[in-house]
Amino acid sequence: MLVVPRAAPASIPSLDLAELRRSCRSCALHALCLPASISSEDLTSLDAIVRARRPLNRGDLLFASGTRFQSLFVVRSGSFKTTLEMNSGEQQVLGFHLPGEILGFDALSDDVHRCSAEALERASVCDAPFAQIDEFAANVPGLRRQLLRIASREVVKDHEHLMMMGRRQAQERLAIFLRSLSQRYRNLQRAPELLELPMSRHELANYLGLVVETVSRMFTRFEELGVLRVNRKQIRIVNFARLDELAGDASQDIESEAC
Amino acid sequence: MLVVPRAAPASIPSLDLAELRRSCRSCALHALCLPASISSEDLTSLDAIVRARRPLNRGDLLFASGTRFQSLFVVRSGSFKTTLEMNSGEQQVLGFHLPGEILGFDALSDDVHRCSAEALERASVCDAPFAQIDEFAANVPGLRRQLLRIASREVVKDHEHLMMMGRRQAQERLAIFLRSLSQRYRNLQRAPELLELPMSRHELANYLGLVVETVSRMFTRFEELGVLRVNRKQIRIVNFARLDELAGDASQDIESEAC
DNA sequence: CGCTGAGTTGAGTTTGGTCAACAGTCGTGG
DNA sequence: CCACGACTGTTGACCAAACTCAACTCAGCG
Repeated sequence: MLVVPRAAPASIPSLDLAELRRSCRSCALHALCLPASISSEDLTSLDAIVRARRPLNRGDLLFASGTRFQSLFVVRSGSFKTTLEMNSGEQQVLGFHLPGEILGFDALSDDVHRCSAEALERASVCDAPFAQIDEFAANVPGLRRQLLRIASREVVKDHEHLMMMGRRQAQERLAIFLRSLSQRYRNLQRAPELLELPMSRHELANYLGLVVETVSRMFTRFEELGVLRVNRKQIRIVNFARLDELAGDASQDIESEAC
Repeated sequence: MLVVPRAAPASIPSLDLAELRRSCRSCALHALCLPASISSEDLTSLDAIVRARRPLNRGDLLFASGTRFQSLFVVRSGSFKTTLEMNSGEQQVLGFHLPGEILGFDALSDDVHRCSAEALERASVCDAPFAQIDEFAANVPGLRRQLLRIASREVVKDHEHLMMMGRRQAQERLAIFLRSLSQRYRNLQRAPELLELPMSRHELANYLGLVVETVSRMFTRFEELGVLRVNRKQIRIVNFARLDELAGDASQDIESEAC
């Protein structure tokens, strides 16, 4: 299985056009993305459809809630948050998205984006125009199945988020989140004990269904308990076993891949 | 648009085989289900694939978490809950499902059911073997698109659940739930002010991320406020405007279709 | 008719929210 | 380069919403 060969730096200093234009075939995220179950010839055709995009800066919107859906996006580098905005103006953070993850599936229901996606740091994506993907899917059973597989994974991921939000204590929530993020780092071949949180405390608190002060206190407590070393957004997990205990048995049999 | 012609009774007194065998074409839920965007000829072929199932009794499992995925199920009558079980034994209620809704999409990610579905009352479903659906989808663009549409709707529905779980007060949560359920009744051509809750207080509390006592107190409070008339599982909404206020502005532009 | 389980109500406790002060970091511009 | 201001994050004191525990009511059922 092909994955990113080394830890991606937190910020991409120079992402040149040649880098942007490399094909799906050579993309290091290859195995994590859409083409996962597609034959070699088909992959070449898919290459023609999927285009790299100019990088986004921190705070840039990849798409906004309410806008017309046209493409699915694959995160290539950096990270994103997806949020739901309510009439009152408050927003709910739905997830944080790392390289290899696909954004936009919620819009397939009626061709309108139902949430917004915002870059948390300098980031780049691949753009997969859905009309062409769909057309292509007619002839490629593997792609058809893969699209549903990814949509379904989205559902599974949300179910895990719901489980975390349902009657869990603050410290369990944070522990579950950190454990899950660590696992995703592992999947990306990044050091699982060294987390570089791309989101603010406020965004994290919102995702966890807590206020920022509570999250802050939990980080302090975890440090006192000898579970973490915390330096602003750099988190080092020093005791995985203890972190698992703090997360409770609030897990399913299989580790989550996304958050 | 064809939908159920009259309010379905809470319990089905006699569901004979003839009833069970009626085709998708004549199914009153027609417009709500899989075939929604499929041509007349194709619908006939789909009929050959989808089969009605023997009815389930309260407490019966339609499918269990961890078992092999084979079919999608369409609720014909009655209702279901889906739940996630964690290692500790506690469970999280993910949703309640009324006629016309499709169950099993979370299993498309790896062909294993990731949650369990249990009948809340006497209920019946249609069974759509996925292998055949998928094969069929190769030739019918409408079905292919529709499958993704439904999977996506599942995601949107979960996002609404997450929004409700994130930092909302107990009374807001219950109000949001009741309003959404009322809307779903309306979609089914049932009286939107007269709710027959098929779930126990315990199950409802779990879904809302609360304890049963809190839910009970909220029902009492809503009754005192003149918003509801509560008689065990019969709920009558007597003041929709006030219910909307209690739900806060915690809603999106479009009403939820599922829960 | 009593048993069981579901639901309600009350009293007391606790977790996490609110409000406020403070510290540290970053970016801007003199 | 440093000074300033804005912003993010941390900490403390206090408060309240929801949880826990317990008693009690009611409906359904053998």
